[in-house]
Amino acid sequence: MKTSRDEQKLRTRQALLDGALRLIEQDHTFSSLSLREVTREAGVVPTAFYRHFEDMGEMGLALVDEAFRTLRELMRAARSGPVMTQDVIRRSVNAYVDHVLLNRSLFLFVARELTGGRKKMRAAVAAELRLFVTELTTDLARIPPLSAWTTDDLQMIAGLIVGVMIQAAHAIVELPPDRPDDERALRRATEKQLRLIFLGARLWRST
Amino acid sequence: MKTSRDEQKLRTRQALLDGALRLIEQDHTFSSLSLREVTREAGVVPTAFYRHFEDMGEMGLALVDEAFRTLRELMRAARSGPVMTQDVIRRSVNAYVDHVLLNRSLFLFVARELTGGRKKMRAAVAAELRLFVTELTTDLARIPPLSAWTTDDLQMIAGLIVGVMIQAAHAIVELPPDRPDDERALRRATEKQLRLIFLGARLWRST
DNA sequence: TGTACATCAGTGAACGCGCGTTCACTGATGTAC
DNA sequence: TGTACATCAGTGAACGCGCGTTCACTGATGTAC
Repeated sequence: MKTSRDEQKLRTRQALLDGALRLIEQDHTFSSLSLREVTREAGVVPTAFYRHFEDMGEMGLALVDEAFRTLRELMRAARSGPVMTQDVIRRSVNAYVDHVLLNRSLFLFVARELTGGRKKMRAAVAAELRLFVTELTTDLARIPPLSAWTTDDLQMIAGLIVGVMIQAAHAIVELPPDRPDDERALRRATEKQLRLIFLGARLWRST
Repeated sequence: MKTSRDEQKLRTRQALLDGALRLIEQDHTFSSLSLREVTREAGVVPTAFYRHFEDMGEMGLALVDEAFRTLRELMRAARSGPVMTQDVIRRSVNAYVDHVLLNRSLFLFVARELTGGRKKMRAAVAAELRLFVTELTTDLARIPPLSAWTTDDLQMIAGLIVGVMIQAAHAIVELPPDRPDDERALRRATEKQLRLIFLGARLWRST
């Protein structure tokens, strides 16, 4: 067969990525992870690493890809779903919080690398986020009361919304486990913040 | 005299802190800094470090203290200044951006440790920020239209404002040097985001 | 004021350790005929 | 289908390096009398 060896290779690659994420969940920063720690966690010999990545930097970029791929899937699903209803903000916040909780270690990784990584990693995460703001700007331009705004102002509000999402993601991954009240409070507060932003948008006069 | 030796000790201590900040400005994360790098940069022998800090963790906490001390001074000055005028948001944003630029390395440090540091460091930064949100909540409660709000809602809006400030600080320290246009755009966007939040607050019905 | 002693900030040698990377290797999987 | 050869994912030994920390030290500053 053609795939058996390739499949095995992919499985080892994923074991390395998963090993790194498992270590990140144990209060390690990706940047402070050693190649040897990762291979140890993945159950392979240190030199096997080089069959999959040139160095830890390249592995980090692979993790950035993986993280934003899952996030884009969520957004695509949201966009193709039913049109805006009255509860759109509450539903979106809940879907987002669920998603972050489900992919906790990936968001831990992204949250830390956005500010704490090396220049290359920060740049990769920042680029993905900028793409995200751009997409959101386009989406917002389709909402009737906002369609008359300048691009500048649309980007301003998109940045504000993404900021709330990042802040929420950070709070979610730092949530202590088994504190459902804290989680509920966080969902409510995030929902309120977004509602307040859209209220402000109603009074805004774009110039 | 009583102070000469003590003064020298304080000077060395400050040299260590300054050395660490200088390294942080050269794209190092504090958490990835080695004790030997810091002492080398400060011009002392590695073992001299122990005369001032138990370990790098304790030094990190000292830097957190220093960062928030300067920020509290700024806020105290703002509070004791003239009462709210029409341009209060623009003035506050400008004062804040100036302050962050003036203390660039300290804010670089805080921005990175907030998410990227070890548990103890993140906790220290988070505690300072929570204190900050509390103070801001009190300040906001004094503004007539907001004084009727629930504490919960006041905290929600305070959190939103602090979020914008953190996001702005992150953007400021990442600004490439000698790009006055980018800096001006950032000031304007931050000002607009805050204005939009206060517009939203006008329509908000606290329940 | 002068002397004898105490303090302690900073030194320099030494240690054991985990690191990233190199290299030649092995043996199972895949390919050509 | 069977055989002979090629590929290459993962191995294991070895290396030189910077690390945090220990220890006994030095000599200038500070204190007691």
